[in-house]
Amino acid sequence: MPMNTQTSSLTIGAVARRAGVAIDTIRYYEREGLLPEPQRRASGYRSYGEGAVTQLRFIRRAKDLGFTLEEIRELLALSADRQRGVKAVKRRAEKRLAAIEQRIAELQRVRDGLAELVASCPGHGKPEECPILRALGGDEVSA
Amino acid sequence: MPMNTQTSSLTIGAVARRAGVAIDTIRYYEREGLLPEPQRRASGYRSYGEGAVTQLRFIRRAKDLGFTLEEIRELLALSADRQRGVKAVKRRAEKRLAAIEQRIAELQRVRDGLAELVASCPGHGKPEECPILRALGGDEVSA
DNA sequence: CTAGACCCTTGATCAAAGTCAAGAGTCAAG
DNA sequence: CTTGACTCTTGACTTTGATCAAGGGTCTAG
Repeated sequence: MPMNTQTSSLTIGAVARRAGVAIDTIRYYEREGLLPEPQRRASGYRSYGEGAVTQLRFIRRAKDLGFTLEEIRELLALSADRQRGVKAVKRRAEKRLAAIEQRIAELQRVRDGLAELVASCPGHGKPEECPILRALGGDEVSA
Repeated sequence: MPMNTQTSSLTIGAVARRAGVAIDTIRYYEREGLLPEPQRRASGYRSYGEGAVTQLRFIRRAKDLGFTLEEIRELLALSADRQRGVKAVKRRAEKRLAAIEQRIAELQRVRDGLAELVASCPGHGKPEECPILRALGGDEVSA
């Protein structure tokens, strides 16, 4: 039972709505190489499959997490490695994974620091004794 | 034993070197309200204490973690709440903490997804069977 | 007291990541 | 077969987060 590789066929507007991004953004990503050039109809209209929606959602999520488009390009480049074999893909994915894990670790350190401050602050008393304020160096920043 | 509130007295250049940022960046942050206006010498030169270095390092770290300057301003605004009492500071810190935790959770989801892909990829075989490539929708992105 | 290293302000410029506008063609519902 | 919604390209504009340049004071080691 062969699957249909030829999924629906969406206009750029439909893709934009589904993925929750602006039409202009899609064309921008295409120019920047984050999205592959889609097929065109005879009229010149871009014609997308469902995969484009998926990929756009992925980009959006990654962006919200603070990845730059350049970093996202790296993530997506995984599939560009296909020519060089599955092994290359896996190696690259592992590298990206390590980078993400490091980022999580750093964020956790920030969180732990803040959490400790919150925990140790009584929530009342003189500002001079509030550990949160002390930690931010709010007092003697300039001198 | 009273501590000296009046710490050293650094020029903008010294602060920049210590914090690992450019001089222009410091002035920029000052304009944008991320750093308090420092004292001035008679000559007009800015004069900073050690706290400024700390705060700049904090900003730099936060920025590396993907926080925007606006978000960092929020973090720093904690100390602006001092007038409104320690309780307000704590409340705000708790809010920030929650936001950071959510971000970590999202990053973890990304990581888990990627980790699972890496784990399930045999590292050889046909590209069509590589789960990493499949997940990126590399095939039928456009159609 | 002067050269070289610093600092000042103002205003221009830059790169990233879009966003908008103009002018023209396309599509689909009535 | 027309009208309104959609799409095309090209190119200008915007915001954020800086960075640079010009023209001019300041500081300090020799």
